[in-house]
Amino acid sequence: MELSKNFEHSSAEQKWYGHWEQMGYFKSTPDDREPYTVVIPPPNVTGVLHMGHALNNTVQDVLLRRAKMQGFNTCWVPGTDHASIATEAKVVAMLREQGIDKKKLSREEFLKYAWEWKEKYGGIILKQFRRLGLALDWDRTAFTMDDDYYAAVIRVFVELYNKGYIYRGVKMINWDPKAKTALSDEEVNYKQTNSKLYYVRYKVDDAQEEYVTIATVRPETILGDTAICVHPEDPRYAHLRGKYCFVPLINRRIPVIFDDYIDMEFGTGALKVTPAHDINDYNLGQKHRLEIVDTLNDDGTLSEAAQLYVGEDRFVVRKKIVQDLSAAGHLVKEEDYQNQVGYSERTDVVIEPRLSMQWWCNMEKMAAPALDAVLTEKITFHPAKFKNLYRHWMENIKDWCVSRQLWWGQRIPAWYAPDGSFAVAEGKERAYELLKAKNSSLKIDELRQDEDVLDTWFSSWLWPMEVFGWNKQPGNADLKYYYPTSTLVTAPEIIFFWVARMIMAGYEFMNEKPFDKVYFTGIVRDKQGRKMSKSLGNSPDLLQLIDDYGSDAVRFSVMIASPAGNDLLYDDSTLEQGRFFCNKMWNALKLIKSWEGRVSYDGPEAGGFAIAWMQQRLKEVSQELNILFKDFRLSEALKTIYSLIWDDYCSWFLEWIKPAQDQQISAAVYAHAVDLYEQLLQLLHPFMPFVTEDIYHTLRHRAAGQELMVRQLPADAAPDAAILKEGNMLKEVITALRDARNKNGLKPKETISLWIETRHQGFYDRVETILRRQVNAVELGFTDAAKTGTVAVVVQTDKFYMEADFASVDKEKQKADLEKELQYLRGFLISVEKKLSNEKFVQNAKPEVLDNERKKQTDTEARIRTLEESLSLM
RNA sequence: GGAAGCAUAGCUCAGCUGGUUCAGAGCAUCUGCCUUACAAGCAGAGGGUCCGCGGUUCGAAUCCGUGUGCUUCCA
Repeated sequence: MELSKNFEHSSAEQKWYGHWEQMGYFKSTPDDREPYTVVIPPPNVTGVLHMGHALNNTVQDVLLRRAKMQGFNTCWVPGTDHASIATEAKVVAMLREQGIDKKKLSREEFLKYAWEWKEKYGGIILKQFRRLGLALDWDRTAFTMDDDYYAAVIRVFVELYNKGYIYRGVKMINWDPKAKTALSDEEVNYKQTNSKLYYVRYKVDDAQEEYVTIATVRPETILGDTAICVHPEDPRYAHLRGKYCFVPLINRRIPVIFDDYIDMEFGTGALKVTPAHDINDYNLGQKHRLEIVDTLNDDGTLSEAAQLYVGEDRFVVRKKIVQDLSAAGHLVKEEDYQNQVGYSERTDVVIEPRLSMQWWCNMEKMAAPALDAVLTEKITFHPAKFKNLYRHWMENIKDWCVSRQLWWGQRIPAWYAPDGSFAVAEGKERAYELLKAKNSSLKIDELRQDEDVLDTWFSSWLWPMEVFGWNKQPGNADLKYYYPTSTLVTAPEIIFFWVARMIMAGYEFMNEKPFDKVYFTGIVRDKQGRKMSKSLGNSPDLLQLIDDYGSDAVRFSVMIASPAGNDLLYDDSTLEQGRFFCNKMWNALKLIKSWEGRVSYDGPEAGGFAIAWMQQRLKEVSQELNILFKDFRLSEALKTIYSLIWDDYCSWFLEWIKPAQDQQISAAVYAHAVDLYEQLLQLLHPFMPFVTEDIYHTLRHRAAGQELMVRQLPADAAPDAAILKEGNMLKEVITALRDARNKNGLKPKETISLWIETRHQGFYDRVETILRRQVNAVELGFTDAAKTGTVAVVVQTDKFYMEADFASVDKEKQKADLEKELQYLRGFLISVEKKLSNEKFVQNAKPEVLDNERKKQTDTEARIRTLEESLSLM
């Protein structure tokens, strides 16, 4: 079979993903094995694949595929969340394009459109996940609005209500005027913003022409002012006790109140109080029983209560009112000012603090076991630094605003009677029973259900239990087997949105943690260090990258640059590195395949040393990998495998066993070369599944069922340190001799004769073939004394004399190099001796450290002697 | 305002419990090679006051304090 010049990723990707799926390798059902379970952080149903998904899901795939090779029954559950705000916005926009106004639709009609939209576009991201090669159990695909999931959310709401955790109340909330809904505190992003501080004077209600000047960044809220507040100990305002002022432009008469909440240093020391539009003002208002004038509509325009600018947008009004205040002589001055302004996480418009009747969930009781689980490491965080952040949030947890003024989502199961009383229950009939007990004349048709839906996170916090059917069939076999799940992989940004709440829900409803470990990935940034985001448009098109570079290269790229928990700077060069790596492996395959027809069963056995060494390297690396995986040091694990394949296997091993031109290769050596390559491919497979599977099958014909993906890793075995040491020595000798050839102007094709002065002749006898080929020596012999007219090279305590047709031999340079090294070694020896003669060191250092120092001493002494001898003979 | 993290080669970053055969990788640079798998490659090389200062220790890139610079989170 003729192999293509390079690895062709697109055909391999299609072929193998389909094959794995067809073989049922992604599926999981409970059995006798230990489970390894992962639930995907459900992407937004409106989402498209971006860099963050690629990183996050590749990590999960790597963990899962490795666990599968270690004998676990692996189960990875895919799915999406319904993303109420984002989806509703998409559907509204789609309707607008079709000329349909949402306001003219009934709830049912709207939901019909929303479901149509979801069926049509909601699976896009899951299809894209397939391109990444993710080993997801597609049969288990879940959605947070599935019927049973919906029921679970309602059940949880009712249970928490009955426990007294959920309540209804008017509070200051974060209002998104674009989405026209309340948001939780977590959905607000504060950004440093350049604003202006306006100084506005209010006339005091007095015979004299007296004014009080306040400073504000939001002059448009003046129309809702219901007091002026000053500090009780401020001498500037002491005389205003009991007085009133007039709000400019509308002349509302408002009291001057005194409260030590005021910072006398800020602005003028006088504060305008707008209880309807600022949380602190609201608190002041409650304390001083102030009137509340709500001057804003839900879309951010001014309401009738404002009297002026009614129906105009808040930011338009800000400009207008400044002009009008100025014209009326009330604007004293304006200053540049930087402040933090809250923006909506979803729509990126400025959040409006607003008093509103909402549903709240008190989190304190649920937080206690969830905090304890992390602090006592029943659940471990990787990296552990996120424990602090988690603790801080959990210890200061606030009530969660769970209602949203939308249609797309789980509708709040509360029913209202005409008199305003209400009942929370899992259905209208049950609510009716509850209400009827208090009001026997009530008719069921008079009940009206709450119009609002629940926060999407109020459904996704049930994800690890509900994807296994917690609600439908409590304690079912799947739930028992797969829960708690093994590892959750997610971004640190959603530690509060999701991770913390899942832990709380797990303990509250399952009385058990949702997962053993949480691995936090880094944040993906662009070359300038900016976070990749839709608004910046700096995220590359993932599907295009996969088309161009291949899925394996993309996976390589995100994994190699992603040390545990640190940010990932996206860079094309790692993408290329990944693609080059695929080709390197493909070429190694081609080389091996080219030997297939040259196998000899009766030739002399050569290559024994190379095979023994490579086998030990494999064992050594396998042990290292176990530690790296245990600590989630995945980028290091990948680097280690990369180097094992490229450097050890391709650059050294294959060269060492390569038959000379037109020579045959022994059957045993060939078999070992194939065997070793298969094992290397297996180690790499979790990171780069397509190229490894493809090469694995090209290397040797395999029946269906013999895929690399399901091959089991062998048990760990300790490597033979002596062979590894010999291998290192051989590499060191080859490199030193090549360096000497280079430095003395010898071309690769020019041959040398080599004499070795050593006490380990047996070693060189065993590796003679390799050594001669690698340094292009036609003759190799041993000697007891320096050879004149040669170039001398010292490696450890062995000396090498190279004879060749050198263009020019720079004796002085050689001498200088040797002397430089000698000097370094003498200094090194002194530092080692100093340590060993230090009593405290000898007493305190661990035995192995001490042994190591002693070994360093003898090795260095021997090497110094060797170098000195060489120098003296030059 | 409160808290956390980071600072190592020209660039982007590794370096786990302190121990100079551990200062490393990729990219970039330089030299030599179209060597019969691979020029998307091969063989080599150069390059760092491990941010400044102080401390702990027999010993510090690693631990502690402090200064500077940058980043993030919370209010």
